[in-house]
Amino acid sequence: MSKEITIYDIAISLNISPATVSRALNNHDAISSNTKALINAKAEELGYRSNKFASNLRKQKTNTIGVIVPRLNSTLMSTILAGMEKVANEAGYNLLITQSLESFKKEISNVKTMFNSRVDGLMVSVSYDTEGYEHFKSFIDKKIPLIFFDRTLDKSECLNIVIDNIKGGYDATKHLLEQGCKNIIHVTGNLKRNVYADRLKGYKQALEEFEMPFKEENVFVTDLTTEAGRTVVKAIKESQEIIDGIFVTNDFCAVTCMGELKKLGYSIPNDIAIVGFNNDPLTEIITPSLSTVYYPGKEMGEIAAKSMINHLNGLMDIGHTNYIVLKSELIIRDSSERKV
Amino acid sequence: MSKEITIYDIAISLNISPATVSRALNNHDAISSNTKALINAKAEELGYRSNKFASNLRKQKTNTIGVIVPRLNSTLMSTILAGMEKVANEAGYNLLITQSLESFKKEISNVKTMFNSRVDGLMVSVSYDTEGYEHFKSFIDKKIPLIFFDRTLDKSECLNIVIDNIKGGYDATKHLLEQGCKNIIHVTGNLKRNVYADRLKGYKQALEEFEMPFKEENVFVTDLTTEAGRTVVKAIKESQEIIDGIFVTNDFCAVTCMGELKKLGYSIPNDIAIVGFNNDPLTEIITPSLSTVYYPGKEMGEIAAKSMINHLNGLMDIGHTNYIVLKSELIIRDSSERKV
DNA sequence: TCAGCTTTTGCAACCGATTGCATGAAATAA
DNA sequence: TTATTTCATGCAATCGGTTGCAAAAGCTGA
Repeated sequence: MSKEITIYDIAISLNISPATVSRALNNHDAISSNTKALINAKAEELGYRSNKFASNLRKQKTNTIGVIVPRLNSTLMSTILAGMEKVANEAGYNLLITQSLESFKKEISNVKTMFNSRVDGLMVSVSYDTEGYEHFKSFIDKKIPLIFFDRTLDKSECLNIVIDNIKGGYDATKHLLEQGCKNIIHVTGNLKRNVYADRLKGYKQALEEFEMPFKEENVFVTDLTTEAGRTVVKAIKESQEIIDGIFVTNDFCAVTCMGELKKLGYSIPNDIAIVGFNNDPLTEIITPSLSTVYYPGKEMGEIAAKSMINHLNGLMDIGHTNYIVLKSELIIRDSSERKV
Repeated sequence: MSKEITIYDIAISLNISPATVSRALNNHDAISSNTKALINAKAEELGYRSNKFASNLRKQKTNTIGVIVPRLNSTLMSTILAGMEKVANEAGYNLLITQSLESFKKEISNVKTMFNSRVDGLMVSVSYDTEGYEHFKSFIDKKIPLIFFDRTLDKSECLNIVIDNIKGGYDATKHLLEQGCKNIIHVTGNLKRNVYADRLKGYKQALEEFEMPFKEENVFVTDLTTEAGRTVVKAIKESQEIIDGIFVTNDFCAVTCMGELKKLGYSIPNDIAIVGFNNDPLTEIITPSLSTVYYPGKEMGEIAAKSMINHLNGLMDIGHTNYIVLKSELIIRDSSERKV
């Protein structure tokens, strides 16, 4: 390992003090432009790179933002992350990313890691079975900014960045009702999570508005995997009732259902109309194309990161904002639109 | 912000030296277990957290591994990242992730950032139009371990973790030929990249083995987007020749092609058989299900991270290994299998 | 009791950049 | 020419752990 160049090396070779070098490299006002030019040239010549640890240690700031997501490999999450990374990178911040793999326990450990890594701020989408936000106490106590996105926590006093999930559920269900569906099932995830609970609320609202009965047995709480889709379709087949509409809270699972139904000879959308959620790119390329609720993942990531960075730079105080709600809307495609 | 507890606070409150505290917290041999217990209890009591910067500064090590990927939001990449994160996290390492967004320029800037962040090692899958590896010189000069995965660079003397792309292309094409295809087109990406160039080689090999002519105009170099799929299908429709097989080097694009072809009334696999690449989960849920080449993304991520960490811990020297080739194999599904 | 050895602990320098305060130099005003 | 500002730079302490070396403490056997 060749020797690292420090500001001291530059200082010695120019016969000036390290303090001046430090100031020059940080473009400090008090240094004359001549000296700055001289120092910058020397730094370049010697191949100097600043030591972030020394700097962080002294400044008590890391220029790093932590992110905890349930999983990295979901279309929605990776899209959100892509948005965050873009903004953070442009602002000179780094992202430290971990995944909870939907485990509360792992999430707790991730939060600890983030705390010990002294991230300047933390952005979280909570795991499937997270309970309370006791484990974020260390961040709150130290007033380290904390933002929740997508999956948030009920009584959290932090900034939450979400879409209007109630409206999403309402729009999807209303649309199915307008297409003439009389018996709509809803396939969803763990109702502890706001996203799923709210979409269910919207589903109920729409039913109520159309004076349709809400039936407990029409709600399928699943893990939204391929397997879940199969199970649901089996239940549909074996049901006494005729089911003519499905609102699935996740596109991937919706597509699975659709595939299984087609195999069984159901015609879509005429026998059963389907609406998914998220606007995963795959919804457009399958046949029939899947109606879904657009989810602004990239924007969500960008706004979360932007808010965090503005807060860190003192341009904005996220302490005063509780919710930022992004626009999302129903996209009607072939899987649900019944031609007259 | 409440005051941070340091080892000095612990030292003072126990009336011992900071050196002993430091050693105890690091479970150093030279400290008696009594003292260790005492110190650990006190640390817990005071709510001590170690300051990584001070530690990094002194140890000249960051416990952080950098990762540069073309994009975060692709199924394959996010799967690889998920594998990396899992291994790194378990070994106490953090991941600093950035994306080049397929731009060589951004990749160069990302490499610089990683260098300045003093990551202990760097893992890279290069962008679409990366040329040479001049920009990694800083890492090589400083002997900071560098691993390439998936998309690698030709003359790189670093460890490369790949699948056998030639075999993948060969298997896919051979399978189509065995199904009776007489005129197979190949839809691929930028041939500068090993993954695409090698799959093309495999495609050619298979044709040769079956004594079929290789036609330049049957190779479509695209950006593998939805749009590309549409363009290809348009070309098929307008072609003088009858095309009866397609090997697409990416599942997503393959599915697009399939959808477009179905719209035009082609029967799949009988009129045109299709094989994709990567084994994206969506290949299983569409109809017909898409034949594809399995790509061990999670394993690739895990092995890359494992190799890096073993190297960093001195358990292994990646300097001696040039390639690690992971198993991948053709998965035959409905989009290509013609029943007899 | 004491030499000789092992185990435990402490001293103090160090990692590299930052910054409040002081100082010297140059510019301006008197 | 001298007093007063302004501008540019340097001094030295600081951030919080880590670690080579030395010293102290504890233990063994004679």
